Amino acid sequence: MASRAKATILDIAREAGVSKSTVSLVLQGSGLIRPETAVKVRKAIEDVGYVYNRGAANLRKAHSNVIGMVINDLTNPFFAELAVGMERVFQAAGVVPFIANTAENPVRQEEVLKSLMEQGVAGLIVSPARGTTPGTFRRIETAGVPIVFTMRRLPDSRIPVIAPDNHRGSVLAAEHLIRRGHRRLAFFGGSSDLVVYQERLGGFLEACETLGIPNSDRLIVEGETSRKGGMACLETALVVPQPPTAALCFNDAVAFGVMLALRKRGLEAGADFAVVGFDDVAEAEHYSPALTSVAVDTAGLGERAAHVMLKMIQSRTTRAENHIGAVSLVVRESSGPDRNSQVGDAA
Amino acid sequence: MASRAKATILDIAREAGVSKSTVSLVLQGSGLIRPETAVKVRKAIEDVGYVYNRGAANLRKAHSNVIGMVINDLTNPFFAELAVGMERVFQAAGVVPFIANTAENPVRQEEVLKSLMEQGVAGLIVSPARGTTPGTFRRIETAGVPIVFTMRRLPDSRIPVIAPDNHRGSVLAAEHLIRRGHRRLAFFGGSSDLVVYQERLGGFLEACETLGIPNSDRLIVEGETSRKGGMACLETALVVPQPPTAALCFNDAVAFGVMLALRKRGLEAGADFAVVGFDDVAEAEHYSPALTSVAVDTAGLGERAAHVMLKMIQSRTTRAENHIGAVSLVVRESSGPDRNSQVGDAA
DNA sequence: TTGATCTATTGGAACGTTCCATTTATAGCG
DNA sequence: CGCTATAAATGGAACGTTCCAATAGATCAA
Repeated sequence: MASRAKATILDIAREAGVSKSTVSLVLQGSGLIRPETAVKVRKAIEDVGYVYNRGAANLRKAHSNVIGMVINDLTNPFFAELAVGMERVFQAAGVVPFIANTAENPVRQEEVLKSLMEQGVAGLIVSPARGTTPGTFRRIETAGVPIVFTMRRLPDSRIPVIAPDNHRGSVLAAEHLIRRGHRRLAFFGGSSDLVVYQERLGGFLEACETLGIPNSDRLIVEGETSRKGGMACLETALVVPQPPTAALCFNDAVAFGVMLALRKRGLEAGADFAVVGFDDVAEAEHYSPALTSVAVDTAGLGERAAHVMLKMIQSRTTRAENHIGAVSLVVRESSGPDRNSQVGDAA
Repeated sequence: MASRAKATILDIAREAGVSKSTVSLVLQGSGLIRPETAVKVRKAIEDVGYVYNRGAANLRKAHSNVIGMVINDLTNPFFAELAVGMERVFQAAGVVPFIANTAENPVRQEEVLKSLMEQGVAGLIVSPARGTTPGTFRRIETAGVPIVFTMRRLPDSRIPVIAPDNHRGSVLAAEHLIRRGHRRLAFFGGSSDLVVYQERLGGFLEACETLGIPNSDRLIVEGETSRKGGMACLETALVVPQPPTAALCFNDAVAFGVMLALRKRGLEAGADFAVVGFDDVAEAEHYSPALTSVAVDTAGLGERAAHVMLKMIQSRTTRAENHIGAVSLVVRESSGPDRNSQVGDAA
């Protein structure tokens, strides 16, 4: 069975007794076709088991209907949530997003981008891998294919970015911890080659400055942005002479790691050590204790990125405004007051 | 800037002073070309910022180099792990996998499949959405495009399946619980319209049968295959007259939900109630308490699926053997002995 | 009737590749 | 030198679509 030579528009034309042009018009839903003819053609399409060849079509058409989503870590549920938001918007616009994973590997990223370009994507939404070389997106830009960065950005680039207000998020989180009486604070996870890291750490430091936490009472531990990284950070932090009593984590994955490490030591997040995450993934709410985290409206960011992309495609431009999404602190159980402090500030 | 008309193979030919055929040969790495010529051509390619048009090429070539991965729930980290295994294999074969999410929605799935087919994929690896209609893959099969199911299968279909030995996994897990002294067992999560569910539940029931757990001491609670679903299952289970003391969960997500619900009630998984998961996602090991789970060698299954797909493409067939992967029980902390039982069986 | 206008349909030339059949250049041999 | 064998490069047709300009058939106004 199977494998009779693929049916084309010409086979349909023959079957339906019309010309290939007519079939093409029907396929595009043109109003120029007499309804009865359209019906006849559509029946023929069914009968021969035709599948549209978009590659051939794109040879003549200006733009394709696929956009590429290039993600640095698909195993982080955050990106899955982001993708869901995008898909909602794209689906409504008749655009199909293809997702490709770079696994935080710049070489793989180059391959994936090349492949997507060859496929003739109409646009690219990218969360660039760590260590992306500045030139990576040059040629894509000059090819006139619109790019939008989400979450992450490149230091020098003029490519539009859709990201949360990282600085403000950290300020909110740090202020919260300080108001709860904590005086020795840590910032856990991430590494300084990420612009996002600098923003999040920057907000943390600013809040410390403003509210009078001296430099000597701040501890900064870089680490992998994963559970494992978070566990390592806590271990590191607890061996210093005057350990912190609270930590703002680079993201929720790190925060979960910190909470696990606490549990392993018989300590409880919230009661013995305050933990605040960043991103507010779905899991944060259901964790135990529930994680206080900076909510970034993940799906909303995804939708926004998709909208910006659609607008860029439509207006044939490769430029667009950045968009910094509002953030808010969701206080849950993991960020209790300092045990030795008098300051109440109950939830 | 940008947007000078896209360079084609002809532009390169002119630039390098050769014919388009020569350029094409170079592009394909043919050995028929004099090395110096190849160098000259490659330089021209760089100079004009050429991007290969795979759509045009596929018009002539038999097969494309993209395969589609259609996943029912991208937010489940299990599938991300599966994808990672596949990507390893495909990358080595010069094949690019595009991932598309169906979010467990059959309609969306149809759209996604259509799009992938139009794009001219060489093959499809699918974890079908719940409620997939039997006819969905008929036309794809008759179009001669190879399909491999992973994890899930359709009741009647002859499409090859790569999946773990669900039955055996459940037997192992249930036997473990019974040997730890548990006598009232539950099976949590999933629903009977999934073939996987029947397999996993079947193994559970068989072990109960074999080891003398009477029907009246088994509790089966269907539910969503998510954390939330797991929480609901536990609530349901604890209100029956003689509640179970242990549960095998449909997957790890459900198990995590059960553990959270236990914690909310002041109970501890492992000590007060035994929990076993299925899939052994990375998180299981790092959870607290660490989750006992049936390991299915996720990445290995992904690799296997990719290999089978490559072989099918190569041999131009739409048929292949099923592959049932070995499973093993990873005993951790969440499955402690029944408190009222004398049976020791320490870890 | 003729010509203009409109509607529905059509043929043919692109689009950017690959691949086959040729052509041209180079070398090898008696 | 002429011949064949080999290596390197080439032109043209084909792939399945879109789009433009053209056509055929109605309808309408004068």
